[in-house]
Amino acid sequence: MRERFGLASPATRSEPPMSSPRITPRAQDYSRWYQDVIAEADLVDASPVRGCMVIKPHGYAIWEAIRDDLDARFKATGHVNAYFPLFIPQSFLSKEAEHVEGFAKECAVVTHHRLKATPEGVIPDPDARLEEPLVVRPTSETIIWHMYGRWISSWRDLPILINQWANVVRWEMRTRPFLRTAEFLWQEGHTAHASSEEAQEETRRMLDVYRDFSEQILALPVVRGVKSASERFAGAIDTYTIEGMMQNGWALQCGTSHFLGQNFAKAFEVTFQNKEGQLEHVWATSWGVSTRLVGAVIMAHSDDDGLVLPPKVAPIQVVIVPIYKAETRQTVIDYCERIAASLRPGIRVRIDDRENLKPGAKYFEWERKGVPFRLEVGPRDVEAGTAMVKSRLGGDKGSLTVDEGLGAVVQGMLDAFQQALYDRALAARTERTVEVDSYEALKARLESDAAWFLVPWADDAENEAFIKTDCKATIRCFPLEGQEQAQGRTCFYSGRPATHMAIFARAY
RNA sequence: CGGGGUAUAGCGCAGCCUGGUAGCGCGUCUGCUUCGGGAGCAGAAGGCCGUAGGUUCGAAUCCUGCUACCCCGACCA
Repeated sequence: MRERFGLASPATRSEPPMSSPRITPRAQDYSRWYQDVIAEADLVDASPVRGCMVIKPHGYAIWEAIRDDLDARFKATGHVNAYFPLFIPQSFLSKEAEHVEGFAKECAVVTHHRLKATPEGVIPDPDARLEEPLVVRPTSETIIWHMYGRWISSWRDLPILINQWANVVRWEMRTRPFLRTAEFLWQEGHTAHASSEEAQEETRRMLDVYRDFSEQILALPVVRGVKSASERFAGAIDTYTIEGMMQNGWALQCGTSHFLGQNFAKAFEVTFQNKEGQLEHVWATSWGVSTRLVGAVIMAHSDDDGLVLPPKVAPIQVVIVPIYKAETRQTVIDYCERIAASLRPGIRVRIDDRENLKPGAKYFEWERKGVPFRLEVGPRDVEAGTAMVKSRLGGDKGSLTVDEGLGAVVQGMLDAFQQALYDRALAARTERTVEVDSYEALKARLESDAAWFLVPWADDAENEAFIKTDCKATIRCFPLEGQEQAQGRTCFYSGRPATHMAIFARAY
């Protein structure tokens, strides 16, 4: 029986490939590869509740690295953290028409506040039904704008630049670890402004924060763009996105930033008195990234031997594996401790001194877990003042001199590793981003090999919907850069004058 | 919600057709020997065979109901 998420150990599957008997090769079955990589790296475990996942320490540490870096970026751009409640009065969800439409189908609802013991086990106590049911937040716009209504009365109260780190629940039909789960962790920024211009500026600013973060920290090149009407956030005027390409050529929405106009201010009657003394509705933005980013990192960089992590989010950047016999053990371990001490605190290093595993087994384990560099240290190294080093990206083992310069050398290697991942991902994306001049050409290419299609497009929701049904490709975005190329061209699908340059792709 | 499948040890599976003491691999535990690329030997622990009923002297095995999960389709950060 395959467990939820298919995370059962694949160790004893038939037809073991040569490289790693535990991980299905990408070329054979990409989706299974993804699940195998996660299982072998020990990132998550199945939950007894369908569609939820337990994030284990090695997986959670990746999220913590993401969170800590982003949090610093939010603070640096003037934002502060706050926390709003998990439960939202049911009536709040119905205040903004499009918002209701977008989320109603996937909300978990709390109806009772007490259990009652019966012979068959506990049941919700019929006498403890809530006056008004509570919705478990699928996102927090409604409760936040309810509160902002109480906090805002004057232009002097603006802007409000609040972010919150929280969990949200969306009762999805189909789930995949990290990429789509019923409950996930994220941050949601919610800002309130005195003018449309200022709010739009904020929307774009945070999109750029995400772009820079993604490229610098996740080593993942992304395209910034605007969503088409059908892919827009429910309740937004404009939804901006950063889209990343995964190794199978599919797109993954990695972050979104919404210009909400005055929609929520009107729904929750949030007004302020401007400098001229007139009453005006407040302008809003919201923006978020989630634990999906962990999935993005996994899919973008890992290989058939398991997880590959950018050093900046790797829970362990360097693992030291001591090699010894009984009589040399203490000497070798002491030497390893000295090396580790010289790398800390700038570098996240761990000594694997478990005695029940041979060095080779440790090598394979840390490779599966995505540690960028491994140092192998045996008696000969102690003698020579050296350490063998092996990169997770492959290549021969090298020898490092253990002296006061070691920290700088290793840091340089980590930086180069980070850059190499980015370069590799960018090259792959460039190679698989193609321009086609007809819908037939798009379909033909999709059947052989997924890619991103940059095409001139005459905006039309019906045509967009047909294409989605017909070949599963959707408009990922209208890229911010290069829109002028649409001028004077005709739509690749309808032949009408193009209104946008669009990127079509299959997406998660 | 429609179609197809599965349910036996922590995990992966065999046993079921042809009813008769529940097995294998991995993992786990103990001990000894190992240790520069996935260790070897010896011993051990661990299962109401998803659940409720039926047939039978006897059910993991045959029959019926239920439940859960997986895959394929309709929704989505």
